[in-house]
Amino acid sequence: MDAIQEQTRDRLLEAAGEIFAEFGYRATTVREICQRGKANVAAVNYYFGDKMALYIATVERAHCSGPELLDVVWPTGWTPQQKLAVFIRQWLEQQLAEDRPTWHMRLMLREMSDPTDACVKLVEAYIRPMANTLRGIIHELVPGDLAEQRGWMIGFSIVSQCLFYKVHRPIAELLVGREEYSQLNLPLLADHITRFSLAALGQGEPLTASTSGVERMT
Amino acid sequence: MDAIQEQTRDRLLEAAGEIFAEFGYRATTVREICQRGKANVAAVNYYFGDKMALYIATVERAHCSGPELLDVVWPTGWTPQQKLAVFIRQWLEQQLAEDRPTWHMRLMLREMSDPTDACVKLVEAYIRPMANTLRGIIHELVPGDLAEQRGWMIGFSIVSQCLFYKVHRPIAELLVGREEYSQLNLPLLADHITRFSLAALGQGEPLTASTSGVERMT
DNA sequence: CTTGAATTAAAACAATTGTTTCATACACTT
DNA sequence: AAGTGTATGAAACAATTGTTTTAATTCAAG
Repeated sequence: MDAIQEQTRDRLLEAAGEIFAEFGYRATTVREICQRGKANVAAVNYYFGDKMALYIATVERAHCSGPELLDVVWPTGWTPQQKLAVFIRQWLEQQLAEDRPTWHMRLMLREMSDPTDACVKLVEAYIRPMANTLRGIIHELVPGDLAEQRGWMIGFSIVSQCLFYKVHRPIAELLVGREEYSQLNLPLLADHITRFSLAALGQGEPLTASTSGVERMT
Repeated sequence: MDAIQEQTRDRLLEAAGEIFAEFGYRATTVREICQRGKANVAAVNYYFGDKMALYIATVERAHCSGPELLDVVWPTGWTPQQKLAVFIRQWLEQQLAEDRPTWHMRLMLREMSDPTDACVKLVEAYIRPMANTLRGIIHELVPGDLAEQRGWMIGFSIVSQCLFYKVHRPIAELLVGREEYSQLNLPLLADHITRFSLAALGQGEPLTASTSGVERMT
């Protein structure tokens, strides 16, 4: 039956995703994947051909179960400020989710800083839609000519802040100290990044206005 | 003489730095290092013991020839706005320098997102001083209580923007398009990040004030 | 029950890895 | 010039890598 063949194929795919996301392509062995996937060493080549094909399949699977930021249709009446707040918060939630299949985002981030052959596909299917969503928000936030001139840089300024807490988490934790870093929870980070970015664009009070905006957001 | 033994040792160290920085620890082979360093395969173990010791030595060498942002003594009379502008620009310059031994920064960044045993040393000797410099600037820019509460996050918001253009350059280039991305040169980026961050902190005009600040800076 | 294709398992494959061994070449001291 | 200790070179080491081969097993259809 298909139920059984698909079973080990899926187990392999899931195991590969976790390990690839954690150690990267070259640092993971097919033996380790097969061990976690409870399959024989030959299973990888049987189902996928070779290791790289398995990796590509893993990346594709990762952005198939993609996030909700891809093609957002915003409720009518929302201000761009609200949209940006939701965008940032959802990005962070997906990035910092501890419990769920967290390896999707990890694998994507790894591909983003150390691209392989799967990179181009990933950009078109996953990243560009998200970029378009963000660019739409930015177009609402700032005058048209500025958005044309600096739209990309403004977008990068926003997402880079989000990416930081996942990509450079080890260093940030070492720098701040473990217990103090643990206080930088998701709502606090989302609030900070949102207000920092809005203030930079002249929308919203600058950070010096010491409203402890966390409670305001949640 | 020492001149000769030190010679191949240094050649090895330099070659290792370049390759480690480009491909990471596990993905680089000692044979490749020795080939570029024009030494025998046994040279690595002869001079350093094993591969990991060579890697550690490489990281230490990287942050020995560290940047000028470590312990800055600012000229008297400088405003914190000026200091931040210089800080950001120097960071970007060191990051995006094409010609010079660019692998120092690359190796550091790699260690920052994929830490190995050398990570702790790197943070204390290299990153923490830079963080302190930035935190000093932030303390001048914003009120004391806010700097205490959100000092780390503000700092992360600033450096994350700088890091982005190095760490995620491949994706950014794919997203923007090669020719358009090439227009994002160093002065433009430095200007944008500086004004974005200053505006976020209520110091300086927000980005919507469409002064094409590039010429103003250079 | 038999047949036959699909899946799994075990073993071996060649290639590459980090590391070690040992012989040679070299430089410097006596 | 002989001897000594260091640096280099070529070869081989054992271990691990991705991949292939071949046999055993499974399981539904005839």
